[in-house]
Amino acid sequence: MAERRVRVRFAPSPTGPLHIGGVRTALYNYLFAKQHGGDLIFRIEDTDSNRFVPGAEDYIIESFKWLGIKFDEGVSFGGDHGPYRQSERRDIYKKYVQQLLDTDKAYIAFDTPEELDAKRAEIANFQYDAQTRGLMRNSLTLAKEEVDKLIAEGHQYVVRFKIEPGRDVLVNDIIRGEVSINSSILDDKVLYKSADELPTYHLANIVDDHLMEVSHVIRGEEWLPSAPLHVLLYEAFGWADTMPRFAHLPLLLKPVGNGKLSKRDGDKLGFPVFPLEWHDPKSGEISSGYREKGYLPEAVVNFLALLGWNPGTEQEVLSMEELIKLFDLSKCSKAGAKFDYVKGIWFNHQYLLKQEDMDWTPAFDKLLKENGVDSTPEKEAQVVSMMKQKVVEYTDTLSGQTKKRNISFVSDLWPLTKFFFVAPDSFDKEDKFIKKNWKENAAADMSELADVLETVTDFTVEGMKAVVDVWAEQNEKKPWNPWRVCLVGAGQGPDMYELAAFLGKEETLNRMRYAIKVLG
RNA sequence: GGUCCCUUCGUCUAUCGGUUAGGACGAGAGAUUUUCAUUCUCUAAAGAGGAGUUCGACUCUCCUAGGGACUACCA
Repeated sequence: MAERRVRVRFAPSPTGPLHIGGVRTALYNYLFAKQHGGDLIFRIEDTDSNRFVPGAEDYIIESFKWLGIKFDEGVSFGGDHGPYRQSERRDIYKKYVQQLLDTDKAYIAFDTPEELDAKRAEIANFQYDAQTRGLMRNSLTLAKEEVDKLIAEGHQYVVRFKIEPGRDVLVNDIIRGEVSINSSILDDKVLYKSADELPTYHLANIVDDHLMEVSHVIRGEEWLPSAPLHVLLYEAFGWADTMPRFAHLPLLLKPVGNGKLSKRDGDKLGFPVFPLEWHDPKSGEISSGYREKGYLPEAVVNFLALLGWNPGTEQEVLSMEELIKLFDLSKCSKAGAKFDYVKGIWFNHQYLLKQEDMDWTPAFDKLLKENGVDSTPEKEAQVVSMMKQKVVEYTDTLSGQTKKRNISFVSDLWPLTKFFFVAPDSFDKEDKFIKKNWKENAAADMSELADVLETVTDFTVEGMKAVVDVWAEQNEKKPWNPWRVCLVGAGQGPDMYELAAFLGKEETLNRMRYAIKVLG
């Protein structure tokens, strides 16, 4: 077959926020398209009018914008294969449904949902197919006049695909190889419903993919069972020679327990399952998002890309450009991948450390505001004014000495840095560090050190060093850990001289005297 | 129940008949460090089970077991 332009699509249903599994599917489509210099299409599959959720479409678009996954055409992106919203393609589908009807590949069925339920209750494992369609009310069993009459009288009907039984249908899948299913186990799927004049997924999908010249269908494994139906549909339309190639991706599974990853697991286990925070318009329920949790889009992309695929090398930190270069559908794994969100945190850590020039000030500023308020209004005012003075300076300090810490999120900074802004006001005597370093003579030593510091006029690292190091050596003191107890209240923080210089003479001495008083 | 897909360390995975079965996350230990952390080093950890095919199987075939998906006038 001649080389076709690569055209792939991501076609979500706007029934809610975009699931992280959907994000990965879209990502793989994007990587594949870009690698081949092809197009990525964004199509909205809103053929179920009952499940429409306002805001979902915008949410999905914004998610991809954040993630850096760019579409070439589709809803909100333009293009000359539109419209890209299925609800706006009614007339197109009608035409093709009629074609199937005219060629005897489909038929009209009048059975109501209630009648179908009754049949299902009556016959075990009932399926609307070659075996049973003769028992039902459809254009195959009813006289033509009767059918016309029912339609004229306004009875609702559906169009069903007439599947010929006893045929092995082959699906050639890039990831799974050849999959064979016998057509006898397929049912006569509903292709179109007169009630809302809209097709169902299967029909709309095939018609759109054909008309939009889609070359590869890359989607989740949940579609594999219906792939034979789709193959049959291409054949029925006479489009078999331009049928897209299929690739069914393995599913994302729950990190613990069994089953595929679902909305619920996320917030239960403490990780988001959505790219962006989602406010459900009906229930008002809020689901957390990667963006709001402090993940960097690059990290999310990298993490997701490696869940079900890897380049076969030992490199794991990969930029979008590298992913595009290396991605290979045939190297995708076949088995579902447990969603190991702990590794996602590690990826964020990696990217956070890589952001040499990233301006952390806004995020950190927000963090301080969130955490700055805890006790009295006086203290609050003090902290706020201190933050204002220090925040810029602190950011510099940050890149110099604190950045290479075990930080996976900007929000991790707070517990690691609060002592820059807030003096310890209580000391946990059971704390391992305090217990070990605040011995009987600590108060006396600190008091002595405070006196020494009092004499320092040049309160800089060098200025203090010149005086304190001499004092420590002459008196055989090792004041650093007790000093740390005074200034930090825990076993953390930068070099003591740097910390003291940052805090300034007054604050340093205040904290020391306070600790001496409280700890004794 | 039926149909299809899948099965290597706890997790993500490499290996496309011949390897001491490799890497990463996580875990543990050690070194470095005035603290915490960083960094570095090291350790434990796997081919579901059973039959074949083959000189040789993690890799191919079959069976069993387990997991997953689908089974709507939803996508």
